[in-house]
Amino acid sequence: MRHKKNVTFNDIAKYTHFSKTTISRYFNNPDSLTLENQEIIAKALVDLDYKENKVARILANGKTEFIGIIIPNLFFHYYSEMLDQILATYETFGYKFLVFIGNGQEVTERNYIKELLAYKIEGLIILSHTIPSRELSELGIPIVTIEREDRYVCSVNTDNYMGGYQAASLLARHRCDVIIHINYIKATVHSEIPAYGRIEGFLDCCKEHSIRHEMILKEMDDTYESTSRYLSDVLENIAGKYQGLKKGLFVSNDTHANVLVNLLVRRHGKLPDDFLLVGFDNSPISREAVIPISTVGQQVDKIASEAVSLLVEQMNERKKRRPIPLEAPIHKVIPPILFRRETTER
Amino acid sequence: MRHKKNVTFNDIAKYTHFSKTTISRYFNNPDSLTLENQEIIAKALVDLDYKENKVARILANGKTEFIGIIIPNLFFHYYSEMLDQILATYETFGYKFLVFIGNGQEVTERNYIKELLAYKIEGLIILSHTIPSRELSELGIPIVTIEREDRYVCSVNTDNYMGGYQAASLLARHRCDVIIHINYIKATVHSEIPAYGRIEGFLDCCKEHSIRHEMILKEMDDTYESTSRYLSDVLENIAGKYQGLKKGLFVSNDTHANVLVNLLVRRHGKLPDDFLLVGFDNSPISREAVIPISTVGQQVDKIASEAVSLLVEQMNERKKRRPIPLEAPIHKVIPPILFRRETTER
DNA sequence: TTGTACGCGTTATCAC
DNA sequence: GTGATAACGCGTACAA
Repeated sequence: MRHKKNVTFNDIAKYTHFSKTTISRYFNNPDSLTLENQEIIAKALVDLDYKENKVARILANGKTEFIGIIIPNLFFHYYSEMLDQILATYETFGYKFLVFIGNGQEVTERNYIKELLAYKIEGLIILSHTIPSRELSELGIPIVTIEREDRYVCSVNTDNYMGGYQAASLLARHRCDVIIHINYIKATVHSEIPAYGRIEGFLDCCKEHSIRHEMILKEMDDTYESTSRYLSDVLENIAGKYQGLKKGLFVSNDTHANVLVNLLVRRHGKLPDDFLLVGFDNSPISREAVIPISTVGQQVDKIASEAVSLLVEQMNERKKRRPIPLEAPIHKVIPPILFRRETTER
Repeated sequence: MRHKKNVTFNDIAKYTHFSKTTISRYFNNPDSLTLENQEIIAKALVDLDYKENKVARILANGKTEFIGIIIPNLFFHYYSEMLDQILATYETFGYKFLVFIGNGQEVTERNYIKELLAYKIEGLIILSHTIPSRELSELGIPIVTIEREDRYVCSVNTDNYMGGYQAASLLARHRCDVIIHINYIKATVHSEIPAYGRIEGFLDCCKEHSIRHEMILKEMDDTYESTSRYLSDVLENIAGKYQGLKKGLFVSNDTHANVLVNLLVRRHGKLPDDFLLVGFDNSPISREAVIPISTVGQQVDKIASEAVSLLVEQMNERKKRRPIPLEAPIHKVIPPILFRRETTER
């Protein structure tokens, strides 16, 4: 970068006998040049093999076109699909993305934010749960969160309540005698988190239709093996407790739903008729399971594009001469989609 | 950014009665200041709430600490896990990542590269298959590719040959009468692509040990449903053709292997004893399948860290006063790991 | 329509 | 150990 000095506006200016300003205008406001001169410059760019330098441009006009992202991981399909969809908005808005994987520790995630701010990102999308929204709101840049605590910042979330309600209602329509919601609750999960709505929706549906139901809430650790063992016990209990009854299970994610399907199929060679299942997320496993699993799907593409456009609106507002800041954070809610597959439709 | 003018070295300089130069030194070479003065400046930073501006720093010294990534998608778990591991190297090397999802079209991917170059990335990691390595090599920046055609650039790949060999050999050790490799070949796939090694490894193992074998190669389109239908036919054929024989199937990816397992389990209530299966990738589905699937796993974490450190080496070399460019591209190969699960061990 | 002069916030090169 | 000054490459009043 020091040795091979790049071609600059100055070089082009000399080559074409224009001024730097005119070259700059060629890029930012070409119509202000005569067609003739546009062509002269265009030719010079080719001749000199000019490559634009957006860093210099940033320093001059303050617009990085950077958006920062902090996302917990990419192992969960939900997150990687979301990131995929967010990055795809480059085609629409032209913003570039600086991505960090949050590790759940406040100190390091705060550092990521500091680094992002040092690079003058114009906006920030947060999926990580670590930093409280209160603190995020004080960063002084537009922020949108997705599926996390969002009291003080803008957000886009799935309508989890509707999801829970739909799941319960589907199981009820299939005349289950009892419907059971299996959810994992981490210590940090409480009503502030959008996913909590699934529980409320489930419960409300049960109550409104007077359906016999049970909630099985337990904090699970993250290893697949221990989860499997736990769910095996749960299944044993349910089978014993509700013998002879038609049981509808609403499981808070597809991976766990799949574990249950596998346990049942391995024991009975097929999915027993007295077990219905609904998962959550419409992740690939729900479709690829030995018995394809009914599930409540999040509209990840919509959530992603809503999130970015919500952010872009705020970023544009800030560029105006007299920006009007939001009075209160905007919270967008995207309805889920129910996928009916074999675990309920037989 | 225009309104709220940020605190700069100039402000700090005035506040502390030092020069800009000294402030700069405080950040880049603090030992050259007296401890006393360091503290004075440190205090000023807090008092003025200084936030560093790396954009200005880039313009001045040319070091962006940006690495560009172009990756085909994040729907395949392999890619999202790889991206996760690559991004995680921030902790080790401090490089920031600008990520683009390649859409398979040369024009747009070329545009992504142009954009990345405009932001003065110091290196580029390519997982997308679109742009020929020849063209990449002419970009004038360090490049590392992962699992793609790599003749003219550095790369890190799994030892696909070993993977194919191991899979065949595992099936052979289990005394299969015939082993069958099911692979999907896109029009573009040929011996230039690392994954082709799986086929060679499989074939060599079969030949060396005189094992009866068959290759089923077919270009498949990407929808899960059509793939399932195709694999169902394949299974039918195999079952008929090799009736009474112990059949070992080596499937080129876990998703397809899982389809086969599901078909077999749904038909027979369990995995028949005359069918053994090995998949590829050690993706979650292989562990979460109704019958956990033996598979050849890629060491994604190692590939990712090797890729970044290979890149970092080249980037560091370029920063020297007299950089010695590589004579020939370096190709690193990471051995796979065989996971034995129920589809072979019963 | 085009040009001049300066600013953006930092680092590098000399001096002292 | 510290300071003055010139880059770095582009944008933008303001002037012509």
